[in-house]
Amino acid sequence: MTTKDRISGRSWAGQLHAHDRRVTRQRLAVLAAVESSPHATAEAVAEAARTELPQLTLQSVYVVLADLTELGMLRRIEPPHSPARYETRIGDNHHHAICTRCGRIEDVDCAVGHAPCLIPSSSSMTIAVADVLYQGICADCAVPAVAPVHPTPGQ
Amino acid sequence: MTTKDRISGRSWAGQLHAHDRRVTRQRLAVLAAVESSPHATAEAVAEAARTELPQLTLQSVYVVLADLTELGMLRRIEPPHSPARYETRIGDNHHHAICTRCGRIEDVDCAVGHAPCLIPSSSSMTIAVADVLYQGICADCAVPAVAPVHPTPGQ
DNA sequence: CCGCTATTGCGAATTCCTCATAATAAGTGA
DNA sequence: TCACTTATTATGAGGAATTCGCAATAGCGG
Repeated sequence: MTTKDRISGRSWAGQLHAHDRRVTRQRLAVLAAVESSPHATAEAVAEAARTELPQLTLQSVYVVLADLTELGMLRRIEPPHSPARYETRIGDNHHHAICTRCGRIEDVDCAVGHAPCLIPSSSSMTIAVADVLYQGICADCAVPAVAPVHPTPGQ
Repeated sequence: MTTKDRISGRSWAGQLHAHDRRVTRQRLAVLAAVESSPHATAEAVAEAARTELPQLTLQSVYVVLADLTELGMLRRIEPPHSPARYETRIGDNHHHAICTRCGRIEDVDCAVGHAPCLIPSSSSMTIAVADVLYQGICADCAVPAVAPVHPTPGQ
């Protein structure tokens, strides 16, 4: 019996087992890094994970992130003009708001609460998921009332 | 004098003027190419535009697309695992459905009809636009019950 | 028509991500 | 526990999409 009795760690190990994946230190470090810093880029995840596992390479992080995303243990967000970001919140059906000025990403709970939260009327597709991306100005960026470089008429 | 005399062409010249942009053949060719093939990638746009302007380079297309997108004359879509795509439909507030199997993109009219069509409840941001990305299986890909990897429409 | 300067063409560079292969380590049974 | 088998990681190269810097070109007002 090791010291890995932490609840979240056990849960992840169980999920990895359920997907026939080995429970490696790298995967756990990546999962912990993504959970501790939501919406982190692959590079940020690697940096965070290296506090536990200093020799972890960026390429390995990419491999692990891609694999875990495909398994459904992670969710991948691709904001415009930004590298992909990852998060562990996958059970609920929440969306994201990105500040077009500073690039910050916030979670936004879905009004409906289950996926897909919106059903398009005119489509020949069978919809599986509906991702909503809100774009706006966050509270911090809205404060300085001086010199908005790009006037964005709200409306 | 092919499509350039049409209302939309004239309108584009006017829009360019309104934004203090010169009305160049390249910009008109790019706009025409994007309109004639919606959801086209930058490379596809360049290819289409080269039927009118053979020496147009891909890099120039990128510059023009980025500029026109910033002006608001074009809309840029960034599907996961796919290069960016562009479209001229910007007046209405419509969304997109992408087939996760073949990658095809369809337009989906917004149920509400005006932007932003959804207001998040828990956010400190001032929302300007809400983009919805539906992911699912399109009609063509859903038909073949076997061999899901490569669609075999030959029959 | 002339000239100013925005725009394009061109080549290279950058960023983000993936592939190929060898080394490593996790899980398994004796 | 030990060796074995095979998934997983490290490493470096490679690739696709996009941007940058600078010189040549061409809109457009005078």
